[in-house]
Amino acid sequence: MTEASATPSASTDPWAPFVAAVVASLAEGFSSIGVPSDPSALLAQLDLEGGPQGDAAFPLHRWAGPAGLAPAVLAERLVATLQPGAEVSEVRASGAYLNFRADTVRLTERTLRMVLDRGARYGHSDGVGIAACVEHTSANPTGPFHIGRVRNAIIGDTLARALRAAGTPVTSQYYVDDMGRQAAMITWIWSKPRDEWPPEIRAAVAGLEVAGEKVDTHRGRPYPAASAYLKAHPEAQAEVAAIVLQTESGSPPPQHRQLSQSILDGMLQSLARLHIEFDEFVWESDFLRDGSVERVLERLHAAPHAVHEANGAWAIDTSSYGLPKESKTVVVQRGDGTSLYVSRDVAYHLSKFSRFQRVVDVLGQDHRLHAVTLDALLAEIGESRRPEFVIYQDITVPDGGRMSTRGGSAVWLDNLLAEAVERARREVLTRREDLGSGAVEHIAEAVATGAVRYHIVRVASEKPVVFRWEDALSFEGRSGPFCQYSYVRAVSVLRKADAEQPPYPFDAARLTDPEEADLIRVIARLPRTVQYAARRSHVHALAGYAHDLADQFNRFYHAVPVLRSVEQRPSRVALVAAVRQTLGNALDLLGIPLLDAM
RNA sequence: GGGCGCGUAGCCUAGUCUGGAUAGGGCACCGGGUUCCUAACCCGGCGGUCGAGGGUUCAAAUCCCUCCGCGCCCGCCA
Repeated sequence: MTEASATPSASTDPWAPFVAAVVASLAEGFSSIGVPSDPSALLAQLDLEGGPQGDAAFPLHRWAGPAGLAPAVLAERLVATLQPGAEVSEVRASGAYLNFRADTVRLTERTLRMVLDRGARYGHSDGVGIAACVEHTSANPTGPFHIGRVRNAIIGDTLARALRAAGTPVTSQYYVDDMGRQAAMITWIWSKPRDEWPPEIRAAVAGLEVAGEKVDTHRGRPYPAASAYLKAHPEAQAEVAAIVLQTESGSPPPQHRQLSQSILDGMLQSLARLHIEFDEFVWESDFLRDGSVERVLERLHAAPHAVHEANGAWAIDTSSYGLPKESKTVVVQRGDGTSLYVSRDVAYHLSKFSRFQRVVDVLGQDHRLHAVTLDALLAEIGESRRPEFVIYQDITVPDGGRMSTRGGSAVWLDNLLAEAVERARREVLTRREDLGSGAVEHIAEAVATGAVRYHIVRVASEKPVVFRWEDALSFEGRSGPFCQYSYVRAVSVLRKADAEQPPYPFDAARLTDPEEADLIRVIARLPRTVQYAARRSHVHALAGYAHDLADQFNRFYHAVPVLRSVEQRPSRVALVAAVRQTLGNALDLLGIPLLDAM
């Protein structure tokens, strides 16, 4: 039911002809007993969840009134007029419901053919002529990547993949903040020779530095101590403020951007292990340099609710935009003429609108008010377009504390991955004594990163996640490794099927065992799931799908012999090939590595 | 205090947009399964006042109201 309203297309969705046939048959049935019906309303009510009752269920309560009949009576009356056809093998009345069963041979024929023909494109749909931008991650380059922010990166990267598969060309963007106090603080500390560092800061890094350590680890280490030092030393704060001002005026200290870039490079190395990469990096200072911030400020000065404060600052009264009353006045320009983050963000969004029809921002819930403010400012300057916000809740630690970058007990992504790889390595070694160390490391890395990505993407973004090692690095049940393992099984069967080769000819009539029929039905669901995930930005649906498919394949695997069967063998091998392709495509959408052995 | 989000078995979670049949999974726990294609697996069992209360409806986890609990935000920070 949930995924039913995604637009089905017969060329990319194996379920589409069956759904169309059911709707047409219902329309005809209603018409034959003189009850008006609208196909889109019929489709909206159709429940495509599937189950023992059938592949599509249709509740009749809503039509009972217009028909002047009790629902169950209407069901009996309708079922008498409906004939099974090529797509629909069975129609049954059950209480107030009509249950439709798809013709398994027909569905199997179409699904396997589509999967084997389309290959890596199976699950993907044709474009609709819209270009999208997904901005995600955008963590300030002040130190190692923190696991609190990794949820943003995983949701954003998966959404970008899902949108691409759904036919929308996507540009992923990382917005790099080189304008604020945080970046200035990095420049402040690192542009000084080490012996000019305040003793407190020197003490904080003493003995911790290791030769060859990652640049983000190295450059980020003094940051917490520097932050604390600055709070207590106004004269040092003034130095940082001077750097902010230089940056604002377009002449930052020479090493400013290079420092940000080097830390960013280290952070990106960590993200790359999770197969998260970006199409573009957008530097905040660019919008100052090209004058677009100035133009935004001019438009804000002339905005309907602009307020010119006594000290020269400019603000916008946003009380008519539903903002909390304590924050109804948003300052957009300081008294000294410098800009603020929100104003620069308006300029950034105008630049996005000029290139993309769909603009998506992935934001932590702490940025919710910022999102509302941004909308209000866009309205104030007469811009009618708006970004879509995908808001996710924080990842917290078990004692309830928020995983803050400022905390001393921070958990870095690098630590998480190191621990994950170590656990995965132990797991591989207990199962496979025959492998060389290179193979072990390769598998451990893939299993570890798959486990981490899956664990974080599996939960709906609006739900909080409590971080526990034993859950995050689970390799069983609903996990990334479970899906990877199922994929490996399919690969393994195909490797041993010497007699059968692509394009894997098959006879759909030989694939009618219950486990085969069920498996086909899950395989056929990928395109619909991708559409749903992209349209609703519910990337966790892809994680659920990958598990469902792996799960059903395992049931099939245990119930039905493939290589040891005789007449069915070629067809079953083709089915396994379709599973490998479909599960592989689903894992690609999730950014989870594929393995051919575990 | 105000705004926003969340609340589903011991733990985690799907379903909530667009109300429909006995609320799907996973972990843990209990009982089975490997001379056979990788047991990171499979089969069976146990476990639910869908936070509480009211309302709307033929029908409510889903919509409306009130309340409770948890989280986040409410800077001339980003």
